[in-house]
Amino acid sequence: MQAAHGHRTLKEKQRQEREQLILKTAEEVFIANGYFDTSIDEIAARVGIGKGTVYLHFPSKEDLVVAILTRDMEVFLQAVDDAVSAPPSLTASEKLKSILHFMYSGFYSKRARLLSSIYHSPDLQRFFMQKKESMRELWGQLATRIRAILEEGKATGEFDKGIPTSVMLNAFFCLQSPRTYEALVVGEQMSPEELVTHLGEIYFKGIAAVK
Amino acid sequence: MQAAHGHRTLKEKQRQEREQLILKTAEEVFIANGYFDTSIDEIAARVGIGKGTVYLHFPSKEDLVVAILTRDMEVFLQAVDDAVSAPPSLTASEKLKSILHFMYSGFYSKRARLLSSIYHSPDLQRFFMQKKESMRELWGQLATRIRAILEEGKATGEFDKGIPTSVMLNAFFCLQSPRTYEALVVGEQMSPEELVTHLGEIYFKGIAAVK
Amino acid sequence: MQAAHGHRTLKEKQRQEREQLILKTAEEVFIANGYFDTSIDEIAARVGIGKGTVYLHFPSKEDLVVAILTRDMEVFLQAVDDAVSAPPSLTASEKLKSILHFMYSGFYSKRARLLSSIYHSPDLQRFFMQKKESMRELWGQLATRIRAILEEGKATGEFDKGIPTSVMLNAFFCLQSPRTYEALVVGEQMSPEELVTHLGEIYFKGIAAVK
Amino acid sequence: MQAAHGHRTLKEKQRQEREQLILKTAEEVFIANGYFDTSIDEIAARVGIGKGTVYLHFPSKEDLVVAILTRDMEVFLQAVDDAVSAPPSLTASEKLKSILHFMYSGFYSKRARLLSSIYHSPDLQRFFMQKKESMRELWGQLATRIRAILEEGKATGEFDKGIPTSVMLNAFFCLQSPRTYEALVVGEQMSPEELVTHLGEIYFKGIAAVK
DNA sequence: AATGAATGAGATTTCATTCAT
DNA sequence: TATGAATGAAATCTCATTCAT
Repeated sequence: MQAAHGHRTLKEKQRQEREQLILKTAEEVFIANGYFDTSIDEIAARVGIGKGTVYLHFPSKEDLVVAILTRDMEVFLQAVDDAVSAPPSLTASEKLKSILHFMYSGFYSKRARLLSSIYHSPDLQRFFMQKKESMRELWGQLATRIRAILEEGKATGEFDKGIPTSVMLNAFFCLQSPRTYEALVVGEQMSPEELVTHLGEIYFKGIAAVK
Repeated sequence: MQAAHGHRTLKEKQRQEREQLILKTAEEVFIANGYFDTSIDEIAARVGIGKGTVYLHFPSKEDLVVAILTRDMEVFLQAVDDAVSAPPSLTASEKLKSILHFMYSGFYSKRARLLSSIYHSPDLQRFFMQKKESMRELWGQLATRIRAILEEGKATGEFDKGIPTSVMLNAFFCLQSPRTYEALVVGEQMSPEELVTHLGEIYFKGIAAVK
Repeated sequence: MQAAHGHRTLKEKQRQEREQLILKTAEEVFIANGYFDTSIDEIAARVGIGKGTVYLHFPSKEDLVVAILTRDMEVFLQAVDDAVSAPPSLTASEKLKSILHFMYSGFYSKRARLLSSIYHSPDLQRFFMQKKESMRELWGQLATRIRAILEEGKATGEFDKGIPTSVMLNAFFCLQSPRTYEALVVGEQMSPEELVTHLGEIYFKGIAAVK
Repeated sequence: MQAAHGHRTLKEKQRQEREQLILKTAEEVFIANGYFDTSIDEIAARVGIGKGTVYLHFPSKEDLVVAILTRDMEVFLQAVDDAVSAPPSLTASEKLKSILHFMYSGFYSKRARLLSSIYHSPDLQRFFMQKKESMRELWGQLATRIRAILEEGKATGEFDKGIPTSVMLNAFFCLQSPRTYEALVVGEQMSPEELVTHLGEIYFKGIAAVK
């Protein structure tokens, strides 16, 4: 019994490990080549498995990307939740800064680039948002949380009440353009910390309440 | 001879008119469906010409998009040049504001969406920037001019010297995300004027020199 | 004008000729290898054209077969109509005999084998009848006509009123089994005329009214 | 030793039981979905065993079908043998009628449909008959026995000597078209007994010697 | 012995591009 | 010059079969 269970657990563990490996590799390839220029064949080859094995884990190319995006989004959502539920002594700015910081240091540089790619690419937006209910939902949750922080900042007098929250929200998401990351961190060797500091400076000064 | 010449001129004129029509139509279709979901067939059908005729003007689908982008970029560049060469009485902020205004009202809403799409889509960036020398050049010129205005603003004490110009530059380009346009102007019915006002408020307050 | 028209006519003629060639070749290959073991690639290769060209004429493999079957069925239906609308001096038996004769001599041996294949193969019945409305309709028309002749024969006292018409109908279709053709004409070198004579003998004696 | 032997016997018995279960289930699935639309996966799932286990019993999908067909054919052959070796007081017609009756009531409705499917489907004929020596042999034996009865009938003056035995034979097999069964028993709710009566009426009147 | 994860050949289908008319 | 029929590379996805556990 125990053995059988242990066996099943081992298999399941291996299965999940492989699934994670596929997700990881696929993400890299998608980021490197873009969605349309990436073939399942290439992903399989890079993982070192057969084409059919990918389909054993993900029923279609679309589903594979959705799985990657969902995973990324959930991690990001968790970071946002952590920020939101931080001790109330944290100001709205500090919460947003911590989100931004999380995005650029570690998470962004490694795994969220595809996420941002999709967000900023009208091509792929059309492709996924319109098809996958689940993705729209997650985006919605994300936006709701950030929006709440922005409203909170307005209420406490930190942020400028004259600027619509939806504009602030969009501007916040724009700070995380993969293009910016590419140009400054990859291209000009700026450290993510420095980048996030400066972007934050612009953004938070920009939305600050006028005294 | 004269007749022949006149004939050739007429033909040439017709040719150019048709080329413009192809560019205009193609731009619309590319914006509506995205690059990968647009077929040459569809463009030709919409223009009302044969598929082969498109190839008579543009050697490939790629080149067609590059031509569209180039045209858009040249128009944009001209607007930037107008701002730059404005009477020196205009401050750097005022110059950038006028560029932003040009972008969103009229130009952006009509023709620059593809341009911005490409700028913000890693998929297409890779596709075009890496392949087409000419496009990199134009981007370079554009960046150089905006950068000059930003430096000028720093010199006159308008802008914060502590923020690297390259960060300011990227943030400026981010203001023009097609996603923002889509979400706020198309989605929430905000007027382009209002949007540009609020975005400008954030950006210019954000990069303003600290007093 | 005339020229243009002539031109279009020529093109159209060539197009139709090619389409017929595809139909003819495809029919042969389908009969030789069966539906599932025939690939579009093979058909194209046999016609001596590219794979895509087949799709230019028929949007899918399924549609290609439906086109073949429809054509065959229409020809067969015409033969049945000719028999039905024959001078009333012809008895019901004579009409059915002429249909049987048409089926086996000429038409059947060349083009109706796929038709009969489908009719007698449960695999393909399921595949096509359930999907293609148009095919069910044609079968229905065919059955209706034969049924009418059978009823007529019963009315005139030629055929046995004790046997349900639907049984007679099914038995009639069974006379045309491709298996029978294969076994006797191809296998045992019996002439189609001889075969049809003997089958008719069995069938018409079998359904004859008892005296 | 004895124990080991008993063990082996038990195992063997279980093995055979499972094999029969696979055959039975596979037959059902093949009849329901057709040969090409049935996957080994589905059969295994329905039996409740792993895919690999099916391959432990049958080296290929093809062999599995051949095993089913062979079993069906052997049962059928036995029925024919019983008819052939019946007391000589039975006329040839009576023997054939009993075969027909056996076919339609009980055997046919339950298990012989795949057999008939194959017989009447050129697709599958090609597939199996040409490949599997064993199947051709069994068909041959079957045909030989029926043929013998037909010849006997001719000799005793029951059947028409003018009709070639091979035509009679084919017509006899045609009586058992799955299409007929489908259309009349399944479709029109005719009882198998009624159907076989009417078909027999046609056939035996049809091949009867002319008086 | 039994399993089912892994495989990869092969099928259908799309569409940018070419070229004869 | 303008056309669109023809092409075929390449992509996604299926499933019979193998084999390590």
